[in-house]
Amino acid sequence: MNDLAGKIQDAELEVMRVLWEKADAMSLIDIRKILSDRCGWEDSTIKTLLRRLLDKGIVRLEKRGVYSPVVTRDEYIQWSTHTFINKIFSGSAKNLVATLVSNEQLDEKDIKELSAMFNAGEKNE
Amino acid sequence: MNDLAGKIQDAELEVMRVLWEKADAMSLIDIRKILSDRCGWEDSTIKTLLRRLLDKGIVRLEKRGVYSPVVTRDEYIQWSTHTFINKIFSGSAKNLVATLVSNEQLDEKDIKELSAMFNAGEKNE
DNA sequence: CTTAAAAGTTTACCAGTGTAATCTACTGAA
DNA sequence: TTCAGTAGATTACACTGGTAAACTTTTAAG
Repeated sequence: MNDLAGKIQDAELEVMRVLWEKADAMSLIDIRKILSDRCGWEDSTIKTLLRRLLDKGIVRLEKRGVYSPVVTRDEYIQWSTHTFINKIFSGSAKNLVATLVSNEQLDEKDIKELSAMFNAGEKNE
Repeated sequence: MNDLAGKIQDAELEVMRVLWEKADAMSLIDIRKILSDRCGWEDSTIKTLLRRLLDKGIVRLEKRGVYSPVVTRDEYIQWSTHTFINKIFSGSAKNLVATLVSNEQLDEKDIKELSAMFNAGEKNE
């Protein structure tokens, strides 16, 4: 799924979040329950969104009334991060992080923890 | 410009890139030259995009035929980074960076350099 | 077997976007 | 003063996305 089969739209993403929260396949009933509550959407809206996700191959119909994600949350995160960095930082993840640091979107505590990660990673060099 | 006055669209962003590349205000002539070359757009397309940017308050008409950005590149980068992190990482910049590290979107060299930044920042704690 | 409820399908409608043609208004040069 | 060439404004048109109604098919319960 290189272009994520045409991108997950904002409203569709809301549906995916629900599916991703559950490890298993989910019934329309449960999906509806959560989404009508969380987003105030009508039944038909939810069905439309699921249909679009099916069409894009992002979701699969396990059996009548039961859906499960084809694209995993991790895949999506990775893809969207990649896309974002390309668009805004010309593909340089480093520049992104440097920007975060100078804009203080990472606090002292974050930096400590990340430093630890970095140093851990550095050992196999 | 909290919501960046209704968001800069992809095609519009291409126009902004041109304006941002130059410190000064730019003439339509120069904008057109670059964009028709870079994107293969017709004259009218470029004028439409500039109009939309004007309407959104993202660009200003300095005088007849001369445009300059109202939103700076840095503002845009900051805003879009913020928006992205909210959408995908529930607002946690740290999680973003952690993901970059585990997905190896940062290489050893990047990490070294960033570590240095981090350590430099850590002194005033 | 019949039927109501749930699921799936078709159609709709508006705003926004990518892309552009055309028409109108200025303005500087002759 | 007039006119050609820019610049700006209006209109267009197809496609997508957010939101949903209405219609059709399937299925489980009685």
